[in-house]
Amino acid sequence: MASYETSKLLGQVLSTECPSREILEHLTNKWSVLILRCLNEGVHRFSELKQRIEGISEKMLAQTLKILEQDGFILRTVYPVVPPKVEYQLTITGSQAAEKVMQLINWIERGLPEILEAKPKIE
Amino acid sequence: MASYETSKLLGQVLSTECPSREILEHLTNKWSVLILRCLNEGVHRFSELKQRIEGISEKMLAQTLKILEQDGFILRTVYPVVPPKVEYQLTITGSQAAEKVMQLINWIERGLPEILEAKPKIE
DNA sequence: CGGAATCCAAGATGATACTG
DNA sequence: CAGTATCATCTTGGATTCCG
Repeated sequence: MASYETSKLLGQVLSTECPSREILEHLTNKWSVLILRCLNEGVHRFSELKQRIEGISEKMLAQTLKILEQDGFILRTVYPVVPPKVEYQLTITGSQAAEKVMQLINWIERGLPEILEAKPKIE
Repeated sequence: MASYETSKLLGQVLSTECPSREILEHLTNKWSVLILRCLNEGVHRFSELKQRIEGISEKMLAQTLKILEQDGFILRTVYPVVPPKVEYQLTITGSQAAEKVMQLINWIERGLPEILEAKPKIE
């Protein structure tokens, strides 16, 4: 009954064909989650993000921001001043995504002792 | 006031030193999220996971399962039969983590049309 | 300041073949 | 069946340099 197109959408993230798979990978990307965490607190400049997210390089920051911008999760605002000033903030959908990501992050940060405790000792 | 050790824990995921950073990366890993999604539905065998998660290789499946097992999120049960039978299931903390991940996945799958709609056309 | 471009090392990933 | 081992590849990531 389901057409090929329909089945691709129903396949969801477990299907390589479904667009949701790519969205999920972008959002759960190593640096994306940390960027979403920062922007969830408010507007940030490029240099601010670089400072707050320990260990990120300019290249990966710029690259990841671009992907999230293309996905419509981040709004990039350029101010025509010298020196340049660029601000990043979450869009509506970006806020919704960040909210879900934050729940995972908060669970980890708050439950860290229990999580580390539950780790099997013998590896 | 805060000692070095304390500040590391307070630094949370934004700090490279905090253990939560690694936990977060393991959980938001490309294949981890899909594995968690499957196991959230119940116990699965190795071959079942391989079939359900389209595009995953045996190597990455085995490797990712091992990481999640070492983190205490997955329980691996080996049955001493021929041919071999191995089952994977979530632990308590694994279920909690999967729950958070599922909220993100469900949001993406359900809101996919709106998400794709919100994507900027000019790139 | 906020990148873009380039180069290169390192690690992640995939396909295949093999084993208990 | 459930992996492991090996090799080839492909992406990631970092350092550097340059520019508006």
